[in-house]
Amino acid sequence: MADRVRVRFAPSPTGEPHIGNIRSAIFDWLFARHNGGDFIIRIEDTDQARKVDGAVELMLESLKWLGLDWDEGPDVGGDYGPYYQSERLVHYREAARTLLAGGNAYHCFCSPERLSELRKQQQQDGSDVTGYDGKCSSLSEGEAQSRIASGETGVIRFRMPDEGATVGHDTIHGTVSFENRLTDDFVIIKSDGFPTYHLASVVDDHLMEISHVTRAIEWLSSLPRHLQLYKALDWDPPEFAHLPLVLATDRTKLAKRHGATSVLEFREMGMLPSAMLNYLTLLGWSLDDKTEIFSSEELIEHFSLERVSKSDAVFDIEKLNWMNGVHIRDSSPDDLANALSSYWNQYPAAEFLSPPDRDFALKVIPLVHARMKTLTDAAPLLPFFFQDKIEYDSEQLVQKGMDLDGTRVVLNAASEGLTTLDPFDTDSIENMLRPLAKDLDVKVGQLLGALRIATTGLKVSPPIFETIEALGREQTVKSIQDAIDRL
RNA sequence: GGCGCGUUCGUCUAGCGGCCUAGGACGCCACCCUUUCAAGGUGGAGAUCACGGGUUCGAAUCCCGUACGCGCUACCA
Repeated sequence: MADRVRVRFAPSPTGEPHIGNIRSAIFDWLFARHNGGDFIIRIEDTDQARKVDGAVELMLESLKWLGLDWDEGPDVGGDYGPYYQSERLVHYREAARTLLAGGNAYHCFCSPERLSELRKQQQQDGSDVTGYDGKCSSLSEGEAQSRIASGETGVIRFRMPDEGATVGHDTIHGTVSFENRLTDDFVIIKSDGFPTYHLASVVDDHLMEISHVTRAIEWLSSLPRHLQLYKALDWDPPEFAHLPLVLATDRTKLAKRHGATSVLEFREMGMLPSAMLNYLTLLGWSLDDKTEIFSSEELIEHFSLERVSKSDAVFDIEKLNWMNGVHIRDSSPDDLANALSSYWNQYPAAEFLSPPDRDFALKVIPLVHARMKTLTDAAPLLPFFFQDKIEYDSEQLVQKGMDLDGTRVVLNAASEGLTTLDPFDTDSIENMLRPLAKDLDVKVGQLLGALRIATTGLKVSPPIFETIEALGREQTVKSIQDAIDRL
């Protein structure tokens, strides 16, 4: 087997793509791309009962949004397909036959009732050995076949060694060792003919020539099973890396009740895919003691499994918000305009009559660029662009330390100045207005404050010179005249 | 119960025996900048490195134990 790096992301289609799963996918992808290897998606749908329609599509859409691409998978196919485990049953049966023939597996006809009775008994006894007791272990294959022929159904179990220890290696955790006597003869083929995760993943990882298996930490306890399976099948095991979990603030597993848990929800919240990728990667991985803003190219360049942390991490939306703001500020006006207009198109903002186009986005970016943490933050900063008549209480026009007449004078002067100003851009607006305040003997803040209310209706608005330019001469003067009328 | 994994500021983390009276970041506070708000800049509060024993001239770093958390102990993944 070539030592090409091939990693797989193997979600089971049981619901919405969870942040934790996605983070695993990100690590897989980064590792594959860093090593110039293959990134493969395989759907683990061996549990027919828990299957959810549409889950696969949602999963793929999430990955695509984040900018991950895959070389083989359910939608694109590949040389090692099919990529749905439910379509690979022949391979698992073949492996089971091999195991049966080699005496490494046996048929078991114990009823679920006996099994649960057994469990109960073991619990009562406080025995350290739990799990299946090996009752059917000595059944001969001939006997088993005749029971099957007579209509009995059962499962196939793997014969774990009773003695010694299984020692494995994990890239993140180092050497791990397990006593064999504590692991029971686990089921590899269920009575419905489907394989369990243990068999299916081992068979597929081998057949698909997966070089590195990365998966959540909860699988670490199953490592001895998998290692013994590889051994019995006479296959070389891949390298393993068990990843830490993503937790909620209360240190429990991130769940629906904690708020947003799927990437698509974060897209709706106005997160940039690059920020999401950056943040999720840093949740469990670090380069050094200071670098934390990475582009996806930089992540690929630096990522390594060795630097993944051993302990679970709490998902902190505050830090994500900050990081998203950084990515927004790092975006070019062009890229941001694309992001904003398509965001507004997909998730219409209440402030706008209809989704603004890209030109509008480009025009207002100077006003909002440094003021956003998420894409949702832009629209509330800009409602005045879509109001026929700017909305505000007229007494707000009168700034602190000013009176009605003074305000009128100031507004009139500004209106006149703006009517003839040429060119009508931020610099000349500023160069006209500042001296004007001085001439009128009012504070700059008083003049601009009055103009701010008149043109935007907001006490807190984007910078006023830029705003006036974006609004344009006509609308600005109209709003100021309207303000004078309302005084 | 047994087994496995984990444990550094509230949070994400750096640290792989002396550079640590523990560094960075988010958040928080203050100040500066300033047309409001942001952004930016500067500074501050915040961790007896879970606890207890060792080893060593020297330990956040190595070893042992304890506690706590999580996982496995399914014909779920």
